[in-house]
Amino acid sequence: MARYRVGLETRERILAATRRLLSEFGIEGVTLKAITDQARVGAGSFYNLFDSKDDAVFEVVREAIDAVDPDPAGVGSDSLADLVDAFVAFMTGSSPIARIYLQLAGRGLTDPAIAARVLRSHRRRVERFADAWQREEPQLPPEEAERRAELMLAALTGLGMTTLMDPSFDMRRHAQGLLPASATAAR
Amino acid sequence: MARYRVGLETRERILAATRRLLSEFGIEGVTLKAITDQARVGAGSFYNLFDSKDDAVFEVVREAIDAVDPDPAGVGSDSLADLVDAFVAFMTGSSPIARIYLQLAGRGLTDPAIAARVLRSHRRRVERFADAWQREEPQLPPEEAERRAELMLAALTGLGMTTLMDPSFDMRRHAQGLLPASATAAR
DNA sequence: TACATATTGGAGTGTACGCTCCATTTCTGC
DNA sequence: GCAGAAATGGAGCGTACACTCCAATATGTA
Repeated sequence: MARYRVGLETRERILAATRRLLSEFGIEGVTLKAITDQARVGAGSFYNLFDSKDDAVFEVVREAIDAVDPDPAGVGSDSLADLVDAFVAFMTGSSPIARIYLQLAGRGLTDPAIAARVLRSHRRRVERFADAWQREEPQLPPEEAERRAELMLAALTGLGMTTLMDPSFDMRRHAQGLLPASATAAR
Repeated sequence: MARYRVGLETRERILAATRRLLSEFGIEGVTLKAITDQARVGAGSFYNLFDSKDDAVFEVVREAIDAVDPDPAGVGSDSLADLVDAFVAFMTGSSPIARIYLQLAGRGLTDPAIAARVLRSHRRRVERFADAWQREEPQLPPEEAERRAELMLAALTGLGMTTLMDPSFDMRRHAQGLLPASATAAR
């Protein structure tokens, strides 16, 4: 839709505003007026660039889901500790995306379309954690590795929720407790 | 507000409708019209019994938060396995309350008032899990017991989210993996 | 039975929302 | 520099929402 440079810039301003509102006030805090005020743009400009309000929201939401896996193409050379670190950094970092991701998971409880997307990215992540477990303990049966990966991610998600609600919560310390003794010792 | 029998019954019908809508369609699925249609009640009757729509919603929400702890008065004689079982049963049971509880946690990410409530009930639950760990392994330092309790609850919360999004997910089996070998063997 | 008060449904109100329309301005390739 | 297309702001539209108002009716009490 956008063909000229100014249009593309405006598009970015709108997405930035949507990102900010989404993380700070949640899905119901994102109104068209809020977006256009924040982006300093008229409604007409918005609809020149997006088909609907949800169009912009979904774009940000897609970002959020993908961002949990910082290296989707990675063939999987990361260690367990690296993966845990990356997850913790994502949750405790200043990016609004983490908040959006967890809110989204909550929304997935009632919206099947969102649930499907969230689950798909979840599965991918479980795979990567399972691979890392295998590398950590090569004698582990694949099934057991996957079981542990699932538990680890569940715990990280739960810790993430706590840390976003309670800024004084030390997620990194707690997350270290998820690593096997071998990985912890190696740090 | 309700003084006569019929009024109290209507109140219950309204709360049941709110509960159902909340769990099935999420917070944004709860409109006044939806509630009054579902409860087969006019708007006037609703406002005769509740101060606002949110009044009814919060009542249900309070239920949901409390329901995670089935025995709040329990001095803590439950075993770890019992507590895990109770949590799993709560999540996988047919009650809409579990869905509401997790949606609520998601909402807590942007609403400080809700975050405070959720965190408070979370802390209570961590205490109970920590006590159970102490009973399971009496030589455990209290700090370590609390650390493990926190991780366990985080994992249960994460598994709960997955299981609510993916009905084919076997939460019970995964949750068993959280128990120490001693508790598992004793089952 | 008679009275006071609680309960009822639903038409009506004000407001906030997503979105359209369009006259005006800005941009870019030639 | 010009022409044609893109970008812009904001007034205005239709709709859905939470909530009010009130006349009619049901309920409990003495």
